[in-house]
Amino acid sequence: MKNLNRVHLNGLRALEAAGRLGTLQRTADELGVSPGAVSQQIIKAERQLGATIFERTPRGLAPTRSGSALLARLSAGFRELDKAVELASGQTEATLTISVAPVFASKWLVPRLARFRKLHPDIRVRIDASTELIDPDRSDVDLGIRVGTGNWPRVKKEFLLPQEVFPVCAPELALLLKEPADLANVPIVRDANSNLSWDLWLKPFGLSETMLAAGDSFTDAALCLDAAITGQGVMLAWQTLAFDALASGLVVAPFRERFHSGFGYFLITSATQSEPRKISKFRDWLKAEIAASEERLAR
Amino acid sequence: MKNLNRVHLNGLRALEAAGRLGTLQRTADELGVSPGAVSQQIIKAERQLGATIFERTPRGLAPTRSGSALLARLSAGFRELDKAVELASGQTEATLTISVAPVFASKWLVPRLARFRKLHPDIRVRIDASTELIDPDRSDVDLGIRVGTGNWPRVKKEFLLPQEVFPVCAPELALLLKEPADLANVPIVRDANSNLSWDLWLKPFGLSETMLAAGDSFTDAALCLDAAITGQGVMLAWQTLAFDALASGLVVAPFRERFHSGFGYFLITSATQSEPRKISKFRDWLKAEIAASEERLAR
DNA sequence: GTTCTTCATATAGTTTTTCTATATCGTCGT
DNA sequence: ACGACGATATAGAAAAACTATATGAAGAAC
Repeated sequence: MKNLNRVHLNGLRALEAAGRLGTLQRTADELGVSPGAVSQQIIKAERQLGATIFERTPRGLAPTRSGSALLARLSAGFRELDKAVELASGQTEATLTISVAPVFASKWLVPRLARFRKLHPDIRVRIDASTELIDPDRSDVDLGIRVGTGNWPRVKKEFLLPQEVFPVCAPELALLLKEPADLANVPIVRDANSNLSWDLWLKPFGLSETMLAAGDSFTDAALCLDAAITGQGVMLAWQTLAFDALASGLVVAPFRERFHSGFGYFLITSATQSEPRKISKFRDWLKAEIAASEERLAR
Repeated sequence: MKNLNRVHLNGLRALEAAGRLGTLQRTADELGVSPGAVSQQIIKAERQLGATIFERTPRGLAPTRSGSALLARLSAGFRELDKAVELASGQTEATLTISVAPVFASKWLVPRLARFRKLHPDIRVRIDASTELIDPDRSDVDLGIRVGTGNWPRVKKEFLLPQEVFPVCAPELALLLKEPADLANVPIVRDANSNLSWDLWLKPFGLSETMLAAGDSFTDAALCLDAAITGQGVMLAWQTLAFDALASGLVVAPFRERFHSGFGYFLITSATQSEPRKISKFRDWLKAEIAASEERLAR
């Protein structure tokens, strides 16, 4: 691209526009400057190119024979750039990029997105499923939903709901569970990567994780849930993970008690950038969905 | 193209180069500025776009997901511009555009151009055949060859040869012409648009145009010559027009006397622009060809 | 033919942008 | 821990671009 170093880009743009529009006045209008400025740009660009691109007629600028070839190519190039800018800025306005953990995305968010889409057809949602904590100031992500203690620097945090844990299992298995101590007699499926402990839920009943039987172990909470659904054991679940499975009866919660895991769901946005409409709309919708979920779960 | 008004072009170029090269240092090298300048350009462009194009990693700049789409388009656009500039300046270096009168072009210049081409294969010649006087500063014409008194403002003029007139006709007709007065007894073909008068040639012999017979008239000197070749009459010709026809024996000059028409051939170039190599090469060749023609004609 | 309008351009001064140079901070590899 | 590399902030300097005005040239209108 070294050829471009010899000619100033604004000059090329002036050439292109003047070739298309024919007079300095119209060119100046399109570029948003005075005609004199355009004249200077064109003259300078012609000098840098070492070629005369326009003949000056009493009615404006007429491309020379060899100038026409240049102008055609310049037009093609600038059209491409224009389209690039249009798409890029149009996209940032209309596309909401959300960073969420894969499990939350697949088990809770994605199944509900269709409703958001219906509510705001002009906003395109792009889900960036990853476990890394992202900085909305240093990526193209508009907002994140993360589980944790809320101890993240340099971002704006908004508490959504406390994570509460409770056992779930297939309905057949639930028949064996009259009281918490019965958990010792059924298989347990575990998420090997989870930082949640059964003690969180057992302690209030005076029980401990050591009494539980061994069982299958998975590297992902979603896989655990699938195992629980097929009756392979009881899992320690939480609201957003289990809600849809509970609602459709694939699993049941044999005990009503839910206990705080110590973590919470937070909405993460930029601490510095002003908030566009698409973000506030999503926040509103998200809170309403959470409230609706919680309400149904509490019944 | 109004989208381009919202983003400064140098910023887009910085984005494109950084996306391709990965670090500020390399980008700065390509653009010929300091890394700090590039950093500012990129940040500014991102703000104008309202989008984050790069994630800053410890190893440089990595395009975001949505940034990649933009960068791909920007690259395409700038490649096009780069090619445009390359071709335009390459062309001006390698293409010599010459403005000449159609008659001179067809009867003298074009038949000799093959030799110039052989001498300088790297220089492409483009002939712009027109009768209008061209200003090399206001068109893409590099040089002109014009007949006149040399009284043209704002251009550099270089005398090539005096225009000298003399009668030519088909060999059969020449048998009837022993002395100038015999011209009264043969048909005369005239160029209706010419500003040359038979008196120019007749006066020195004490003769006058009134004694000449009427004959066919044409709107173009080349057509007159064709008529003379086919024996339709005698025409008042000049060196560059008749040379090739004389050399091949299609016409003859029944009298050796040649008289100055008062006009001359001039090489016209820009008075202000510095002269590129292609022009000086053409001048050298042109003078040599003229000398060779004159020498053969004098024999 | 004269006047008017429509163009482009020259010039000078101002405003704006861009650039450099330096310092700082973060991350990685040794 | 230390050095290397990379991005950014900042302030001052340099360069570029812009405005406003005047000028000249060429058609168009009366």
